[in-house]
Amino acid sequence: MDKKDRARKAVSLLKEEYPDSRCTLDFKNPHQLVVATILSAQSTDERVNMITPALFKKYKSPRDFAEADLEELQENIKTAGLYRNKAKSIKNCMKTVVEEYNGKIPKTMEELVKLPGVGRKTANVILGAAYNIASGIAVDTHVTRLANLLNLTNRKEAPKIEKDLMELIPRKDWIIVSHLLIDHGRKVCIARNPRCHECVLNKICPSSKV
DNA sequence: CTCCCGATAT
DNA sequence: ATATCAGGAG
Repeated sequence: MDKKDRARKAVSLLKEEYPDSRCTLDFKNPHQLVVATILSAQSTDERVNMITPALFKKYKSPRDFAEADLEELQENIKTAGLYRNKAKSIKNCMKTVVEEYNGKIPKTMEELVKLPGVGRKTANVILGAAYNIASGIAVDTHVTRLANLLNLTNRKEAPKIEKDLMELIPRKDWIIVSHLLIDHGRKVCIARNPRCHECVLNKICPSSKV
């Protein structure tokens, strides 16, 4: 089985396993998703979702975040980790959104990655989850790990992995594939202890220990 | 490449 | 004790 067959088979099997796979960050509008996604760096969605209800009650608009007191914002997001960088990113990002985009989150990759604290991964999440636009594939730690284990790529750099996956997977699956790999990375193909015996991909995975 | 960083599971 | 968690900037 070549890489393209393996990639498409994996997507097919994971769709059966996780029929409701989707973004697990809680948000009600695009700017909330931007904030939640910035917060999710090197943290879990579960932890971010514990913070955001109070955060979004306190800061209701992009302007509220743009005008936030930095130290106060830091305290409000502390438990997500990397809190000084994230507070600065959120404030500067929303400042740019207010000043350059009239408070609306842009809908193109080119514009999104210019926002402070927003890289390709975050931009892909926003485009996919908020606007249903498949501009690329969101590559996070789980996607990096599983794509390598499945030998869909042999690169460690996120942009290279994204390019490799985009060549193997049809565009209609670009948004869902990240969610599928992340769900599977959390529940079965766990970083520290992969449960190959329980894995629906163990027949096609070159790294399977079964 | 390093740094940023608290919470959780092992 | 240590690895890991929907990364991005310098």
